[in-house]
Amino acid sequence: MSKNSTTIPIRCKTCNETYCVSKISLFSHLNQEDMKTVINKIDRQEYQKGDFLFQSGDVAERLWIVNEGSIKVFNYTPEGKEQILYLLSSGDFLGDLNLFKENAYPYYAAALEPTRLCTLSRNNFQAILKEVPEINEKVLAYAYERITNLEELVQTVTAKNVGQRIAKLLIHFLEHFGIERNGMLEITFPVSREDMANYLGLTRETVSRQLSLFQADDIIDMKGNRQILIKNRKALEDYSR
Amino acid sequence: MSKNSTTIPIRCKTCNETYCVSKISLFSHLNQEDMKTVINKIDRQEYQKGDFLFQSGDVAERLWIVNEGSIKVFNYTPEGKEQILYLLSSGDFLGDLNLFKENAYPYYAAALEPTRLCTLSRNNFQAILKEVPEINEKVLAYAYERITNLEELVQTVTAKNVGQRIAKLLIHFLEHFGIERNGMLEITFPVSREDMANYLGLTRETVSRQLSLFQADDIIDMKGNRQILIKNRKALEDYSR
DNA sequence: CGAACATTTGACGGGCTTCAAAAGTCGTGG
DNA sequence: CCACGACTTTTGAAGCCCGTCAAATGTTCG
Repeated sequence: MSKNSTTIPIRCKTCNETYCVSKISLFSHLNQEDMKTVINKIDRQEYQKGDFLFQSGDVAERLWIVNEGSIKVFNYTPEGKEQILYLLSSGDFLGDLNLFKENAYPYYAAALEPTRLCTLSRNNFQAILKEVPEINEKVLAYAYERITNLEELVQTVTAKNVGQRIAKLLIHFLEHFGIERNGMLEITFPVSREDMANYLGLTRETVSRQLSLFQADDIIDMKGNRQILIKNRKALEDYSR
Repeated sequence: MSKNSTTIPIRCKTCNETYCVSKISLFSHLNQEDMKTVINKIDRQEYQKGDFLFQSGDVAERLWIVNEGSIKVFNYTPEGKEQILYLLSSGDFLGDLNLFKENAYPYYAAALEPTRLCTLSRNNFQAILKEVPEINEKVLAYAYERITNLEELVQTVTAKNVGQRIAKLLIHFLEHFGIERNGMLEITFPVSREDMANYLGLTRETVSRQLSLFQADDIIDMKGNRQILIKNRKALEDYSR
């Protein structure tokens, strides 16, 4: 849930193609020596779309680092609908705070697409914490960021109109998962209409209708089911206020 | 936002009647010596109902400890309605995480009733942190608790029915501010219908109507405007699911 | 006790959900 | 690479729940 700014080119033995550890801010300031220590303790896991990383009630035993792909963290409402709390993509991590206590996850986590994760066991994470106590500060900074995100989410889901809520969500996606391509902003996040609805406490149909309105107003352009181009960011921002 | 479990009888010079420092978990494990150090650095402030502690955009400069009374932390929606994020009462504190960064508050805080606060300046808080580094762990534990609360809030405000949302809120109040009196559970929190509505993203009228329904069903009993007896907790819990 | 304020209750309208069906998209296997 | 089936999205129509406006009632506190 937190991104790194400086990327250090160290190769990880278990996930050869990419450098999971250097991707996340938690470990970004480590020196070569410490980085290697961490890398040697990492396990690799791979999930297909829909696979669960863990379920609500499972004992928290690992730090999860998203290397490639994306993850949703959610709970079920009494009606059986998902309420998504976090959406994670490459470089985000999960489960760190749960390792400071002996406790169970209060939610589910599942892959949104084929996803590669690097994980650290509780013991290994704590061993690293002991060796490199500065990581504690990073954990706190990350907790602060997560609180800020949740505070924003509360204000998004209580927004009055659907237009407002969805505009806020699109801007959030833009800030976290947006890239520029051909002079256009594109959301590079494989999120379905239903995922959006489950994040905002709405239904697919309502999200679909509102996106159609945005498209009719030339504010966005939908390419297939999982790609959205932002054609008029300012109009979106006006909507969100 | 976090309560203390062990109360140490040390008298604070600035807020004579009560022992603000020993009330909060942040400082609860301090020895007599350290406790005195903290107490000597505390300032006292008093607010009337409606007074602002700070506004959104103000630079965060203090740790706020609620000694007596209660506080709401909120933002304004585009329509000018309050969206409440936190409700604090005696022993809760506020502003600690903001002192780890140089930043501005992203929300407003105001007193819900006549309220006494003990405060620590940024410098004094950091001086204490340096002297008693174990407090860092407490800050992290508190951050974790705050995250959990916000995650719950998201799931409460996205609940489908008003009945569900209000039942969840009442149970939350019961857990945080409830006492038993004459064999009945009583919410000892001076929260108005409008405050409840602003916490749940609803209107006063809707809250009022739902509470009347609960009263008709003998689930609660309203005594005046600011007191609620819970007559049938189980029924409330059934509603909330 | 009285004035200011908060809550309750009613009536109505609008926006979101629900249910249903059609259209579109995606991925797999041939 | 195409075809097919499964799945997702779109669109429509109807209904209900909550918000809004308004007025009456209740509560609080100087």
